[in-house]
Amino acid sequence: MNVTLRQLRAFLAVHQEGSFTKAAETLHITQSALSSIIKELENNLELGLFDRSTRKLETSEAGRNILPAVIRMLDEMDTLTNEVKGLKELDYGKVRIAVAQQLASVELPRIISMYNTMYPQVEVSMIDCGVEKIQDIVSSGEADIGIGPERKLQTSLSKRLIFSQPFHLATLPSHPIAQGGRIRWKDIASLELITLRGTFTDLLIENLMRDSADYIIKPKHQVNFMSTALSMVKNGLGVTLCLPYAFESVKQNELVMVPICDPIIYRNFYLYSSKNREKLPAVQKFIDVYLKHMHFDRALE
Amino acid sequence: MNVTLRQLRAFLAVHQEGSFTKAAETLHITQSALSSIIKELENNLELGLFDRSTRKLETSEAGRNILPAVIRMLDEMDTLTNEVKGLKELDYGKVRIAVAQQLASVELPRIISMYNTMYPQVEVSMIDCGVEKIQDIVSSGEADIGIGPERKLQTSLSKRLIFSQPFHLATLPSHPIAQGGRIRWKDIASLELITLRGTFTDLLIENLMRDSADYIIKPKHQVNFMSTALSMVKNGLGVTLCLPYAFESVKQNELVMVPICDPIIYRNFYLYSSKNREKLPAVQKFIDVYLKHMHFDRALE
DNA sequence: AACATTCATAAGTTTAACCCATATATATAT
DNA sequence: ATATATATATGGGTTAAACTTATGAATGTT
Repeated sequence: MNVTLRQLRAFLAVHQEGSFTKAAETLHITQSALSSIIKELENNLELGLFDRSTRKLETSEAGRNILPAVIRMLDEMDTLTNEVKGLKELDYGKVRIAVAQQLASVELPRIISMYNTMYPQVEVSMIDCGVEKIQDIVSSGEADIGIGPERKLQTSLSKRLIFSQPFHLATLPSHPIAQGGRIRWKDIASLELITLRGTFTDLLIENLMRDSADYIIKPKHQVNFMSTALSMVKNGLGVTLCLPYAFESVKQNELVMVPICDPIIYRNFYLYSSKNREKLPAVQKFIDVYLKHMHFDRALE
Repeated sequence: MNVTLRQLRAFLAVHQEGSFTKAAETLHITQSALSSIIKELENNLELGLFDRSTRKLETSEAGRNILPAVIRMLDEMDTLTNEVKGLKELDYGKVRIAVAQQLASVELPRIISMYNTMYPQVEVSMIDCGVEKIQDIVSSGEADIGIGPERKLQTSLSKRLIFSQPFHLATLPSHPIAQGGRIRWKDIASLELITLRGTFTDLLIENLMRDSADYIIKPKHQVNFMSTALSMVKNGLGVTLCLPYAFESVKQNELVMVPICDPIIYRNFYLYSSKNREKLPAVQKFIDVYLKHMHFDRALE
């Protein structure tokens, strides 16, 4: 017994039109074709669905009995196609974003809000996490995309540059270097430097030329979180390296940022996503919106 | 967009097996065929359903999204086929019987009860009505079958003889003719006869030979209901014609039935059903049971 | 680096779906 | 009764779809 949707649709059409000929027209097939489709359905079900002569047609008792199930069936199909349409038209779906905790409060809330207005049916959730967890969360499927600084790329993921920011020095406004407008890497050697433990600093050392790296390689203090570093700076314990995206935090601590030059070193931020997994339209669209409305400058790769 | 059940079944199989190759085996098609079925489904939906390489396969976000709808859909199909199976296996359906009120209390309750035991899921309902309404009720579709005495057959109906009964005379046990064991038509002429108005008597007149008919053509009383006639007989107002199926009523009135001979005239009872409408298996089976377990003798057509 | 496994693709064949023409049946009109 | 118009059924031939076999391409494993 292999009942097809085509057969069910034909059955319903004949029932509704009360005629093979008319039903064939609405189905845009010949009466002959319809005749054999119904015949086939009746053979499949081993049940007569219409009491018909050449002059009269009515749906049989058995036909009336299965009618509700047939209608449910075809409705279910409509539901499915609507759902698919929804997925494609972005009034349905989910976007889950893993983002470095430091970045979570900066641009994303504004953009998520904007996206929500454009596609109110799409649910957007943000997973703020440690920088080092971003790739894991994306590759495990917990998040659709991840946003964070450059890191060694896992093989299952692909990355896309979203913005680059030059390193700054955060310092008390009263400090002499706050007056110069900018500072050179080699000048940092003479300051009491507070650095972050881990990849943030390690990567920078790799980026810097050998001699420049020396200037930061022996800091006065090493801490784990940027918030701690800024707090220490505020209390006169030294200066720390930071990036423009942390502007709000810096301001809240009543500090200023001074760009570091010679050379200008950029820290890249990427959008991570799974190489294999196909993105939902809702997700793809979120990426588009994010890239378009992000205020940070994008810079060299 | 023409999504087929085959495609959905293929989708589900691949999701469940986590592999095209294995799913193809369970579907009893080649991997190649399955590959193109899925491809076609994805084209139809314009949506990637699996993230696949040659070494890894997982259901995509979009695939997981439509999965519940697909399962509902296929479940609905199962429901339909089960319903059809039920219709055929007689654990589902309805039997509606139009029956002459006089017959309703005689054999049918016993047979309906028996049928209920055999097919408990089938709902049997009896419409007891006037004899003249039986054919109308069947041809209008209110009832599946009708049971009643011979009448002019409507063109949309077909009839089938179920039993025949010879005419009797109902009389007080004290009456002289009650002693004889039987009576001839021409002997009726000398009695005070009570007849029923309408077809019951008219048909009899047609059945009788011309001269015999004269004996009943001028009755002493004419009434509309058999119950009235019997009541009158009980009160000594005369005798009346009746048939064996009314045995219970006759007994309740403390009367006896005397067969009428010379000639023995039979009244035929038929089962009426629609010529065009296909009978539900439940209905067809009821007819079989009825004919088999009916106690009345069947006689000549 | 070679291999085994898995999905995709191409070519050819079988199956089924469809249209056209025509037969058959029946309600309505003559 | 008979003819007519209208509706479904059927048979033949064509087109399109579905399937199988064979092969190719990609990738994790040894």
